[in-house]
Amino acid sequence: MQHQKLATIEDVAALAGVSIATVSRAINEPTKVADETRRKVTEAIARTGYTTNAMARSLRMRRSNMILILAPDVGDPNFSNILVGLETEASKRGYGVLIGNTQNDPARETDYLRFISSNQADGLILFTGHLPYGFGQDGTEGRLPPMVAVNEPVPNAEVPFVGVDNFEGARIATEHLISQGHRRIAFVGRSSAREVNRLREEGYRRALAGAGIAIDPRMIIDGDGTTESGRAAAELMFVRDALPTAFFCVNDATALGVIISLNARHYDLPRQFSIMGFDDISFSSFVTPSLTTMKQPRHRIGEAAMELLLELLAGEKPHEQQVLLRAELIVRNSVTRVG
Amino acid sequence: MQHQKLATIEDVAALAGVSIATVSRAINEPTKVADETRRKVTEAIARTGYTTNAMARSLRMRRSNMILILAPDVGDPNFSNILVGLETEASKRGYGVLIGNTQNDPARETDYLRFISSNQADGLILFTGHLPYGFGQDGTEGRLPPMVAVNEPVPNAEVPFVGVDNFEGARIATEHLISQGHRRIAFVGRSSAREVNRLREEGYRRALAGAGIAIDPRMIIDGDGTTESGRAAAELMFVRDALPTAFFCVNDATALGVIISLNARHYDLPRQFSIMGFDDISFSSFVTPSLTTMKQPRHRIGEAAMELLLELLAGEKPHEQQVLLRAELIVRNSVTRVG
DNA sequence: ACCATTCATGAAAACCTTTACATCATCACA
DNA sequence: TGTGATGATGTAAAGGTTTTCATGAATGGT
Repeated sequence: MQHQKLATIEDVAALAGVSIATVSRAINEPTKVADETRRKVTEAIARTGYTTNAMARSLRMRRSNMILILAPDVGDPNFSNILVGLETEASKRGYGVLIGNTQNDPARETDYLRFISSNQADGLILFTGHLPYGFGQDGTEGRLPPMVAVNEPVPNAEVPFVGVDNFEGARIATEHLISQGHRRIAFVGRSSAREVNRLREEGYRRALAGAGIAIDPRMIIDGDGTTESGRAAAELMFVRDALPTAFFCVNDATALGVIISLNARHYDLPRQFSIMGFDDISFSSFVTPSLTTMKQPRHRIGEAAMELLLELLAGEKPHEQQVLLRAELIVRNSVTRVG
Repeated sequence: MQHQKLATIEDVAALAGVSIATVSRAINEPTKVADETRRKVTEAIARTGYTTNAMARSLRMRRSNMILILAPDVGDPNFSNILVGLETEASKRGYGVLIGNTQNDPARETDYLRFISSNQADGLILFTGHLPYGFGQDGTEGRLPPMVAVNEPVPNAEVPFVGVDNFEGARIATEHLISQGHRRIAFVGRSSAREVNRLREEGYRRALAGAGIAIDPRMIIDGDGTTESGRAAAELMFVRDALPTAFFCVNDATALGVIISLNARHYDLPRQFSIMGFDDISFSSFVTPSLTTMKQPRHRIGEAAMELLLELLAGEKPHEQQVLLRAELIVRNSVTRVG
C-alpha cells in the first residue's frame, strides 16, 4: 500500500552490468553509448521500472524544467483559455506548469517567488500586468528570472509581452461597423489609465479618420470594462440624448451591459441599434442578440508566450520585445446594416 | 543579467559562525536552537538573501510538496472554478500545484505520471473520472499514490471522491418546481451510462414520488448533457405531443438547448414553460430568461478535495470514502408558478 | 610495427539539504 | 565530588543524479 522504494540508477546499472555513468548516458545521450550496451540498459530499465528521480536531476543540473504561472484570478475564463495554450506548448517541450493564484495580494505574489528563488521553477509567466511585489525594488534588481508577460503588458520594465493587437483589432471592428453603413458610432469604455482601453480607442479613432468621419466627443463614453459600466454608459447616452446607430464596446462584458440597458428600454435589437464587442468571451454566443465581436486567439497567445519564454531560457535573445497576434472578426447577430 | 550563483546553507553557516546543521535546525526546528544562535542565523540569512534550495530539500526528504492535478480540459470553466479552491487550500498548507491537461489522451495521461514516479509530485487530484492510463493494469498495481477524485468519481477503484450531492440537489430542484405548482415535469438528460445523470434522475424520481406524483415515462428523455441534446429532446417532445409544464434539465448546457428550441418556436418564456437547470455555469445568468438552477459549490469542492488529499499524504486514514457537498438553489427567471 | 586518434566506459566529484549520531558543557542531585 | 540527565552544537552520511576526467581498447595511417 505504501510507496515502496523506487528503483534507482544504481539498480539499473547493477542489473545491466555497467556503471551508473553509462546508464545516465544511455538515457540522455544515446549516441554516445555502444548499441549492445544501450540495449542491455534499456532492458534493465524496463525490468526495474526505473524512472529518473527529477529532484536529484534538478539539483544536479540546476534547473527544474518547471514554469511558474502567476495570475490574479485563476477562475477567469480568459486566463484558463490562455492556460491551455501555455500548457500544451510547455508539455510538448518537456516542461511542467505550476500555477499561482495571487488575487492581486502582494503577500501572495511575494510568497510565490520562493518557487523561483528556491529553484523550483526556471521561468515565469505573468498575467498580472506588474512585476510581483518584492521584485525590482530592493537590491534584487538584476536578478530577474526569465519571464514573459501575457494578457497585460508590464509597464516600465523590460518584460517581453505576448498579446492581441488591440489597436488593429479595434480598427477592424470599427471598419466592420462602417462597412455596414454606420456613421454615428459610439465608443463605450474610454479609460486613459488602462492600456488596453487606450489602444482600442485609438484603433476606433483611426478607423473613423480613415473613413473621413469626424469624431464626436459625445460619442466617447468612459467605462472600466465591467458590465455595469456598459449599462451606465448606455443610460448616460439616453440622458444626453446623443444617440449613435452603433455601439463599439471596449469588451464583451461592456457590450453585455449595453444590451441589458437597451433591452430594458424595449428596443428591438439589432434592428434599432447595432452592438459590437471585443474578446469573444464564452457567453457572447448565447446572449440575445448573439454578439458580433473580435475573437482573441487565446490558445495561440498561450503557445507563443511559452515558446518565447523557452527561447529565453535556452539563452537566446528574443527577436522582439513584443508579439502581437491578430484578433479575428466573429460575425453574429448584434450588428446589422443600416441606412 | 544572468542568474548569479545563489547563497547556500554553507554561506549562511560561515557568516553566522555555526555549522550547517545548526542553520538547518534554526530554520526548520527553531525551538531546538539557542536564542542567541538563532538570532545570528536569522541575520546571516537576511544578509545573504538565502532561500532553501527546494530540489536538495525534496531529494533528501523524499517529498516535493507538490500536487499534480490531472484534468481532461483545463479550459473548462467548471475545472477552473474548482481549481481556485484547490490552489487556495494547497497554498495555505505550503503546497504547490502542478497542472496537467490530458485531453483524454491516454498517451498524455501516462506521460504525466512521470511527475509522480519521478517524485516531482506527492499526490494526485483526478478530474478525469478514471485512473490515468497505464496505472492499475500491469504490475504497478499496489503502487497507487495518494489521490482524490473530484468532479467525477472513479468507478471500480478505491479513490476517495469529493463532489456535489447530485441526488439531493436534483431532489431539491424538482421539489422547487413542485412547490411552484408544476405536476407535469419532464426530465431531460437520461443516460444510464453516466453516473451524474443517473443520480440526478434518481433525485427527480424521489421528489415526484415524495409528492405523490406518478411518473410518466414519456416525460423522461435521453440526453448526453450537451446543448444539442437539449435542443433535440425538446423537439422530440413536440413530435410526441406529450408536453410538460416544466423541464428539469440534467445540467445548464442541456437547459440552454431546451431554451433555444422553445425560443425558436416562439413560446413566451417563462410564462408558457418553466425551465430548471443544474450546475450554474457562467452564462446561466445571461441567457433569456435567466436560468433558475442548482449552484455547485465549486470553490468548496476544491478546498475539501485538497484538504482530504493532504490528510492522506499525512498518513491519516480518510474518515470517509466520499464527501458530498450540497448544491444551492439559485432562483432566477426561468421558473414561474403555474396553475 | 608504431603512433595518434577516436571511442566506450568507469571512478569520483559536485549539486544542497536533512538528520542520526557523537561530543561536550552545564546542571541538578545525591 | 561524582553521576546522570539535559541541552546545544558539530560531523558526516545519505539522498540520486550529471558530468569531468582518466583509462584502456580499438582503429587508422604511415
